[in-house]
Amino acid sequence: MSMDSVEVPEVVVLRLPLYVRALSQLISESTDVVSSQQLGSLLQMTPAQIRKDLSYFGRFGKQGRGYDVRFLLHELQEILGLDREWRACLVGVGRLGRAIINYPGFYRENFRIVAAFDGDRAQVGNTIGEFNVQPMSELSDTVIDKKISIGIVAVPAQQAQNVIDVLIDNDIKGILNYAPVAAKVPMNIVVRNIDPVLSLQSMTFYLRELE
Amino acid sequence: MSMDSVEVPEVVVLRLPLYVRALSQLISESTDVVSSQQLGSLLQMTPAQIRKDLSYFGRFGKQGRGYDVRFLLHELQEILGLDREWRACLVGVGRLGRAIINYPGFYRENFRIVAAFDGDRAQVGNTIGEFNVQPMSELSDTVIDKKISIGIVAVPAQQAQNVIDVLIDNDIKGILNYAPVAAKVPMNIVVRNIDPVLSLQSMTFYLRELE
DNA sequence: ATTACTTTGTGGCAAATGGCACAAAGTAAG
DNA sequence: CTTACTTTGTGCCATTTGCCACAAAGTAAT
Repeated sequence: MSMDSVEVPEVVVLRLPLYVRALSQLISESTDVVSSQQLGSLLQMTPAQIRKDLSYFGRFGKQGRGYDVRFLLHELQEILGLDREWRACLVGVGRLGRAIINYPGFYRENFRIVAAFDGDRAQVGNTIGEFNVQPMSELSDTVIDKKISIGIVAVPAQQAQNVIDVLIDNDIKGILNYAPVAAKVPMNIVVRNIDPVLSLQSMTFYLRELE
Repeated sequence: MSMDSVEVPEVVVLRLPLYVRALSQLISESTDVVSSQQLGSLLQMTPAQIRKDLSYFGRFGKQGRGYDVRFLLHELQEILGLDREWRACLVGVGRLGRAIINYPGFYRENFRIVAAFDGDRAQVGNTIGEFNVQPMSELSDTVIDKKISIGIVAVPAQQAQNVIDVLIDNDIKGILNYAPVAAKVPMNIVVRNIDPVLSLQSMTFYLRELE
């Protein structure tokens, strides 16, 4: 039963999607069975780490053989809650927001953007992709009507915390934050930040030494 | 002093850009001096961690007072190599690539995209933003001519590793990878992955338990 | 059946990371 | 100058994370 008597470390949870992705790829290559060794070389990590990570959730492999690809994929999807559809709303339909709406990667993985909001009156009413841009005042009702649990924040830094507060007030439980700010949220809210500039700024520390 | 006889942990380097950002914000609010306490509450981390992180590089604060905001910002920018311009090329000018080119956030922080490539003949020659889309065959010369040190990968998963190999063959030292793959690179190459889907897929693990 | 492999799951150690708590140094005010 | 307060930089310990290495279990081939 895999017990959550021992809490699963967050680092482990962060790695599970990597396994999901690798397994999906293996299926598309018609591979039926895979060892932690092989998975490790695909993902550039040690086989021991993969086995240890999986062991937090159960025993999925067979000694002398490895893991059944389809079975393990299915189990991991269930663990992560990926065996269902997740609905999200977008806040901010500037250039970045539009790119996010048109990005097909979310849809493919069962994440649906089902509403778009903007605080700027000038944007409200515009049609982007399939939907109308709604004013923030409609967020409350729409989140309930459309059963939205995730908010995607794509507004300028200055407005981000305010938008995040509104989302949380309306019972949003997860936030994908594209704004360059450290969001302040209560402990029960899950935040993931997407910030390419931060990534580059830590990269240059290492490049600097090479020239 | 502060010796790099002790190697700086990568986690520390990853946090430095957060400090840079917070300090920039403080300057825009005309704050002259800040304590690790205050910085910590801005960034949601313990004051001790901030002080420890900074201590890898020197002694920047004054007891009983705190840190001079401008001075610390300047020092950190120098440490990270942000006191200069960095040139990057983009590979892949599909929807995602176009969004990246038009994103003003890189430019503002002194990262310049100075060339765009695509492996698809149909894209070559098109004008996007300010530049022509070049064929991959021109990458080699352009990287040298324009002194490009960073490659931004925005091609479909299938082509990503191939593109990354080409970049590395042409002496690119850092890769910002938007493709959903685990890039295989030699140890001296710095990779940063941007992958919103992975972020969502680990988020749902925690949301699942709330319903 | 036996031998030689392969591979998992995990106990336990080693290394990395986080942060407490305190001396040292500074500020502020009488 | 003294007292009360603030804040840094860091020694040190607790916690977290990574992974080695091995028993147990399975495969494969003779």
